[in-house]
Amino acid sequence: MRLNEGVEWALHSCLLMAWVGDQQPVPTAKLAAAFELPPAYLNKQLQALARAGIVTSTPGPKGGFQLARQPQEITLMDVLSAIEGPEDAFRCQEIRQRGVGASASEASFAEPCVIAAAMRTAELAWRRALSAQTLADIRADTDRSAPQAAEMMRGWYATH
Amino acid sequence: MRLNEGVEWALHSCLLMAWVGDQQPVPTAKLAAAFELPPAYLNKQLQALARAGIVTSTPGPKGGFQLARQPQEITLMDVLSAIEGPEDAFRCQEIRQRGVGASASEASFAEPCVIAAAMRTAELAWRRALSAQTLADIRADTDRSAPQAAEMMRGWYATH
DNA sequence: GGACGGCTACTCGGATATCGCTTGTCCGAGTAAATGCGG
DNA sequence: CCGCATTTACTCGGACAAGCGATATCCGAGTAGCCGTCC
Repeated sequence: MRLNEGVEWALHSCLLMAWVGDQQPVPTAKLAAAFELPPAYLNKQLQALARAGIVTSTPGPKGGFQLARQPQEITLMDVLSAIEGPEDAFRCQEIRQRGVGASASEASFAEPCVIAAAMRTAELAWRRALSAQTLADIRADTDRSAPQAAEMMRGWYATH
Repeated sequence: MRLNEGVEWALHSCLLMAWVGDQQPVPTAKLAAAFELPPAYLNKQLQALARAGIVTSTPGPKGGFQLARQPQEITLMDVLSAIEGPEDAFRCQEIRQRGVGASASEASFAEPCVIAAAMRTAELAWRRALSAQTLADIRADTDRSAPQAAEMMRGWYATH
């Protein structure tokens, strides 16, 4: 199991947009240059964020992407769901109903698969932890552990 | 992000081995027949469980796999780690140090990446939830929600 | 000088290739049981 | 009838392909600003 690296790209991009502010859209080219990422592929990830309503896109010169909501209204879960899709990591294939179980009555499987339920419990814990953290939290933590980072990024952004 | 389906196979296989008991090894062929799975590929997953020390393998006739520990000593995390590998789902590529950050001093990155830390927090919640559930719990839950399942499986196993 | 029309350059957006990992299969090494033979 | 050597069949184990999704790239559609021209 491995998350798409687009998740990391999207999170850093959102943080950069939060730093720059929502007065102006940030084009894909600048986001890609800021982290040395392939611009076209990063654009693909940002499109996913736009489809999910996390960012808004404006075409044409001076266009780009900007956060659609306030940072405290954007959770890590939102971003992750936008990039990875809404489905669970563990997908029960109901193999209990195959083979030996194929001859059992349909009522035997009225209760959900216990294994799937257990995996879902863990996944809910993961999702809850992700939903509990917002982009504003990330920003605040960064200001605490690396106070110069935001200013450096803003300075670079203004001069390029 | 999607877990290998081998995870589901391995969990059901472990549950079956717990039902049958550790008096006798269960060959891959029977496990595969029980759930209509491709035998050779299932064998590959069981090998991973053996490497992780979750099951022991005995070759030759009457050979197969059996649980290496008591069910209450086998957590879902153990099985998942054996199949999926021990690495985190989110792998920080330190893209903060690329592009704009490349010119920053090395001391700027003494603190771990905040985004990676946030993702790790969520992942730890997931792992904790998985480690809290053992194969014995799964078995007990199944006895509660589908009491006939274990007996049906044992009956089928004895006659095939 | 001001306003309008056309042009240019820059943006997103989706269609299109390439790569790596998951999935799937195969055959060989080893072992325990079964079997046949000799005592 | 009993014990032993041989054969046999069955198991795991790792090496070898195929399929599919993630990764990466390219080109077209659309728009905002700019420039030249006309009034």
